[in-house]
Amino acid sequence: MAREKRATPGRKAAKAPEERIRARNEAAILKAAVNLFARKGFDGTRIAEIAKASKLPKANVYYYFETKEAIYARLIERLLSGWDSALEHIRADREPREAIADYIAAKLEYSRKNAVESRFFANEMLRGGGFLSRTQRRHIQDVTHERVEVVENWIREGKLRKIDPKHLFIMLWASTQFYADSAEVAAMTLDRTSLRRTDYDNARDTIVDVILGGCLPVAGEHGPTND
Amino acid sequence: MAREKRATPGRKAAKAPEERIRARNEAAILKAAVNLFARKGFDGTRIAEIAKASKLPKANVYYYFETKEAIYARLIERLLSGWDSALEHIRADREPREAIADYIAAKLEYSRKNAVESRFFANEMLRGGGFLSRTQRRHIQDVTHERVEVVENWIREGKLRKIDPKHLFIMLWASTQFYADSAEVAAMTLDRTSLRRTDYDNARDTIVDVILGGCLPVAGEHGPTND
DNA sequence: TCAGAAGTTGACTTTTTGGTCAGCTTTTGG
DNA sequence: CCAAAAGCTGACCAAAAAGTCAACTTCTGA
Repeated sequence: MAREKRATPGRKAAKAPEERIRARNEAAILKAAVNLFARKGFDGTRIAEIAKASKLPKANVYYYFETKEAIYARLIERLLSGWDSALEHIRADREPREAIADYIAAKLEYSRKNAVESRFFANEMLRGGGFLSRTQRRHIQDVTHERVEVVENWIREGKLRKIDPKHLFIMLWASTQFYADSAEVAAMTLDRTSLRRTDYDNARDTIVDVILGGCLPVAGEHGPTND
Repeated sequence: MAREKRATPGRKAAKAPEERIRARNEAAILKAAVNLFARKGFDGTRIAEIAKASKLPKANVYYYFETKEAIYARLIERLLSGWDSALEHIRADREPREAIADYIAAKLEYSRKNAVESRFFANEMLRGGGFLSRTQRRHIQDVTHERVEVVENWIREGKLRKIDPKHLFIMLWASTQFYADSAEVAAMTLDRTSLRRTDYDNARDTIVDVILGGCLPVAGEHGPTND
């Protein structure tokens, strides 16, 4: 899709980098692949399927990628570079209430817009995460630790109740990813055939409500003032 | 394994139903299969692998099961019969505090003891749940609805804050299943190579703490008195 | 004891899959 | 304009997978 005409009709027609054939076809292959990997996992996905889904002959897929592993590895790499983006909200200079609420909203929005990538990652986890390199594992750990410390600080400052930050993060990941990874169960629960925007909004409100209610100190107010 | 001698050396040697050859071999096949399906999904699992893992010749696997689908379907069926067991804790005649705490503990214990089954189910969800029959979907919906009503009643009675029960259940499922389905991420987060019992205990305490803190009314106390 | 039922299995066929390749067409830079 | 580089692909192959089967052994009830 989005086959645009050359923007510069001049003599040289310098094309944008993304318009180059290689970039375009690799993108098509990766897009098709992430969909299939997300559904069927690494072992269950056939190269021929990827070829068909990306509307390229199988041999052409091999022209761009050495092996199936190479495709998978590229996707893992791409995914991990965005792993921490939502976590940016958890910053020491912010108020936990807003920071956590923003994090939940961002993660849920990611689940909504990038359900495929989320499922792809979930599938890799089900496989045992064997495709993650030592470096990539460390990356996840480092980024997590960094934010765990922020939460620990909030607790020390009395801005949060004394709660194990690591398990709290797990709760947040799990609750937000569920709407992508197990969208069918979520939809069944909500009596839908598929999730709608309002479902995500309600999910966000509920998660924020419960998490903040369970984390913020028991002083005066405990949540948003709207009923 | 577990090749036992006949218990009754008498003339008739009436054997227990489970000792019958068919039962034993089917069990071996299903056990091997659920492990493989959990890791590699339906499409990624080879019959030969199942045969090897169950220490039977491939032809013997085909003797007991028509197709791979048949094995998978049997496992789905078996799994769903235990789907609601943890939900039994959510009963109208109980106090929400204990009921929810018990539910979380039970679900987490299931994740710990039956991680394989949990992953198998997660894999089926990633596939889109296409293997679930209409009846099975309805079963999930019905059971859920039943318990949603209990929670709604608690809310009406003022025993719980006004929170969307469906999304609450999703939070509970997600948070507890994560420790089975994404055990590797959980372990990474907790700086472990694999999860230990104490990790599950801490998970339970944290989840119970946060969920109850976020759900119970804001009156006097808000959680367990132990610090 | 013994005939039929149940269980076992190596070897086989067919189908699918990952991967290759030679020769073709298109694009590109000068 | 043109040669080289990049891109394309039908046809092919070897390996692996699914699935079959006939001959065999073991079990069971009468």
